[in-house]
Amino acid sequence: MTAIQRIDRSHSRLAGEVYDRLVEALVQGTVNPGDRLIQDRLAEELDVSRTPVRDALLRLKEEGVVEPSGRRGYVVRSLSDSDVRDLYGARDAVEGHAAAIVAELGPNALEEVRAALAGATSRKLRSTRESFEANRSVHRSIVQATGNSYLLNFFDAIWGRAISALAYHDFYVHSPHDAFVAEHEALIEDIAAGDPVRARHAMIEHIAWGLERTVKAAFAWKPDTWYRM
Amino acid sequence: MTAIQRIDRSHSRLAGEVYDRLVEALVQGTVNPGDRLIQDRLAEELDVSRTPVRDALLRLKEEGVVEPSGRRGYVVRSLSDSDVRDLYGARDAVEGHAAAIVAELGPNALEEVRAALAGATSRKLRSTRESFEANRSVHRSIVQATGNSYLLNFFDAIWGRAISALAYHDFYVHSPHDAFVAEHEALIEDIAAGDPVRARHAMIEHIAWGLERTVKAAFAWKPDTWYRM
DNA sequence: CCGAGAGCTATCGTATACGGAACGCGAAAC
DNA sequence: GTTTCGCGTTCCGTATACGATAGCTCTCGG
Repeated sequence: MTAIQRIDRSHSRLAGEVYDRLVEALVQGTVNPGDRLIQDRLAEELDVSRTPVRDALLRLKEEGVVEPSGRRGYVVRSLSDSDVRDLYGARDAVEGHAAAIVAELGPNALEEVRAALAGATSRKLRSTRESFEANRSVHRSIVQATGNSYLLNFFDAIWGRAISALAYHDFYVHSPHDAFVAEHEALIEDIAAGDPVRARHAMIEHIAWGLERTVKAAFAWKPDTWYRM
Repeated sequence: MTAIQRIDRSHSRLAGEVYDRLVEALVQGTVNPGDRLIQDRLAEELDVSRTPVRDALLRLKEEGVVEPSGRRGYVVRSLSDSDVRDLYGARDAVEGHAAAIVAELGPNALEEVRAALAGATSRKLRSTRESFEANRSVHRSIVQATGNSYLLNFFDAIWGRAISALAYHDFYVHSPHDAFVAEHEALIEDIAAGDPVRARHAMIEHIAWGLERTVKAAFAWKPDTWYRM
């Protein structure tokens, strides 16, 4: 847990910098679920005072990534079965509704989404990480197309939370490049048809398929955390 | 802005206490959109140090209730037209999906909801505030019935945000007691039918109706902030 | 009379200091 | 051998101190 990147003091918001470092460490697996995060220790390691560290931890707590553990520091939460189920249920709600709204907005609204898909897949998706980020950016563009900042916030909350526990801890299996493109093009077509009910349904199917194909497969390795639909 | 309640020092989390006081002040209209919140000033007024005040403000910022204004303190955000539209769009997503899920869970899941409705309307709803809280508690119980903690978080985020700006600033017009009960019983019936599509539709209609009936009517007094669908 | 620049003030973010509570461990009692 | 009680350590929340900077004001030159 020593390999956390040092802080760039030139930034104006030290607390934000600490937050970024912690998320990065979560993402790279330098810090894992169950780990204790001690303010003093982190402060020394990052060579800042406890104040910005505290701010960052408070923010992570707000986001549900860590939780206070009595007087023994903050602990990185791990995703339980029910967390995964809830997370995907929340995705259905947010992204399903976004799809329905975008369908009603007409074809122009999908321009950005198509651009996002093109951008995300302009190069081959080689690593799990690239695949995850591409997926996130396409889905995010759909929510963004609604123009609803609350929905976008919720989307980010879900994906920010998921990233720390699912994405880079071997829970995420990426599709072949062509399959990725095809699946998302099909989704976009369903939305483009202009029928909100069909769009929502397509999105929820798409999400369920991803859950089945990636997360569930990953959880199969660890029977005690198997995800049950 | 002087009438903020003093702090009860017996609590262990002073920051949470400060947060509660601020929300209370927002709710009661002691603090209004556009007001500046100065850490030093609040600290002195509440007779605590700046640290817990800072924590509370950071949390409110995270929730989108206040925003930093350069070096001139935090400012309470006001809801623009588009905020209201987004807020209600987010309600559709969260509560509509909750209704669909609950419909699929079968009749037992609605027990708590019926209890919430009965509890909320056991006495006459006289004030705007009582009416608002009753409405919130019924709707919240529906989301709670899904058992999805993320959806519930989102619900609270929406209603916590809304409360500060809509509920008690004359934007909320309450229904007569009997109408309130009848409307919500009808909603529950639609969910109880067990068809997720119908349940979602009923919920979204119910929300739209509330928007029309209460918020829109209120906004009509202030042409410059009129809400456009 | 008005605009630009300097200096001042307000206010924040960060650093440091302090006191107290939870947890763990060891000793004592049963 | 086991359980309970007390003490020390750890770690946090809160208080206070310090330095930086954005925005305001005031002045001076055009």
